[in-house]
Amino acid sequence: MQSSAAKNIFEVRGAKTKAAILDTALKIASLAGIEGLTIGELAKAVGMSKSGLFAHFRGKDNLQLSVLQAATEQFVEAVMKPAFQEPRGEPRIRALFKNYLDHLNNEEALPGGSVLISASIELDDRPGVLRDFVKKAQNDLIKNIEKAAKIAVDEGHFRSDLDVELFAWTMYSFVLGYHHFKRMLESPKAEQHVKRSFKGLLEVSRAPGTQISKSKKLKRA
Amino acid sequence: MQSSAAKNIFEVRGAKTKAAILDTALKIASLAGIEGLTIGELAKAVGMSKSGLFAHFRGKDNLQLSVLQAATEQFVEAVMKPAFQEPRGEPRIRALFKNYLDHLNNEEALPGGSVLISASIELDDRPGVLRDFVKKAQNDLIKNIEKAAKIAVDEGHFRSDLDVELFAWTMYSFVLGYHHFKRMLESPKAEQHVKRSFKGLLEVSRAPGTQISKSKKLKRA
DNA sequence: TCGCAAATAGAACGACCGTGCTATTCTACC
DNA sequence: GGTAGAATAGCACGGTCGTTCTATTTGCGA
Repeated sequence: MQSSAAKNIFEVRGAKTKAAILDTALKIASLAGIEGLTIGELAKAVGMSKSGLFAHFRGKDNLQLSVLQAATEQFVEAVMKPAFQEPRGEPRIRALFKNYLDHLNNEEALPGGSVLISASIELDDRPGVLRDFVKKAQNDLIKNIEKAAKIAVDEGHFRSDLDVELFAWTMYSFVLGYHHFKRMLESPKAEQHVKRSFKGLLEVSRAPGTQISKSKKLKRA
Repeated sequence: MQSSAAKNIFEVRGAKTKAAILDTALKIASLAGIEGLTIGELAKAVGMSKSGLFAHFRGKDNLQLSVLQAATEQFVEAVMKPAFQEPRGEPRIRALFKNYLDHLNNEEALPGGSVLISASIELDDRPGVLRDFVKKAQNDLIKNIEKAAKIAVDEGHFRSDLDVELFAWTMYSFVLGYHHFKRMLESPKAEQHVKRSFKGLLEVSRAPGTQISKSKKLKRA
């Protein structure tokens, strides 16, 4: 047990700097992309030597993979987990959407936009471990949206004949559109557009005669 | 005049190889991204020396800009021009959408997806001439969609209170969603989703009591 | 046919890339 | 306090990047 404890202490020392490295790496990758992230630049940014930093990972592939894992974890913590603690049905869908937007608006954590979105475009023609990871992460996200939509159907909030796959696809397309319009086109109306579109999506998805107000008043009514 | 003709002949010789270079460069950029395009790789692909190829452009920036210009021109020729030869109103909107999808499905010209879409994500945090160009190209596209939607309103096809900006945003988001789902997620349902969503967008945009059938039968009815 | 200018090639440059090897520093335990 | 082992640094390597300079080849017009 003591040796195990000792080992943990060692691990803590390493893991701490490793976490700091990944934190900086996430921001750089957000700006420069996962392929634009270089070891030299990262080392300079965290104040280490290239070789010292390199030793934490067994190669660049591994560094990139770690960054993608960190980005996914960050996303799950900020968007998925809190949403799935909301009440089942439309409230949860709403939370999912709101958290996603807030996450994309978090300029401190993501100064250059979502690492996962840009990575999925950078990697879409480069087979390998990185691509596989991003693909799985995105698929998981979609599946979770579908799951939440299915629950909303079961709860009677959404139409029983709703195509949950189409719902998830549409919702994700709106998120992509927002990300794109905000970041590249710098359109000030991006947020207004995405919110109105999402509201419309909710309306056409609801079961007839059902409406769950934003302030959730109807829940107790 | 003769000297001018002679000059043109010289220009033709250079322009011919330059066009061949850009053709190959477009395909590479489609796969590797506009930042992933390197002069050495491109030179090897077209069978030239690095320096010989380099001489056609005054620097890498200029090469990249030329590639983006070529991509834009390709897009305008394949999507915009033919669509704006269609009848005003909903038929033109439909053509715009169809041409866009066909363009994205053109694996021969775009083996790795749209250069402009991936470039707009690669460049969204790198100020400069390249970013400015892509931003303008994207803005022009959006404005043209808005213009076409406005015409459809004037023609009485679309609701008079339609928010044409929101329409263009939604339509473009669907295109992004399709591109994303098809390329990264390799979802076989991507095309079905985008077509159904677009159909739904048309339905909520139409003037009450109006329907323009896909086969355009109603146009003469 | 010759000459001139455009087009292309060759070689070299400095910079940065990822990576390995070998010290050196640090730190928790005996 | 000494020591083992983890963490970090220093340095050098081969390779590729964009770029420049200097030949060489090419092809049209006089």
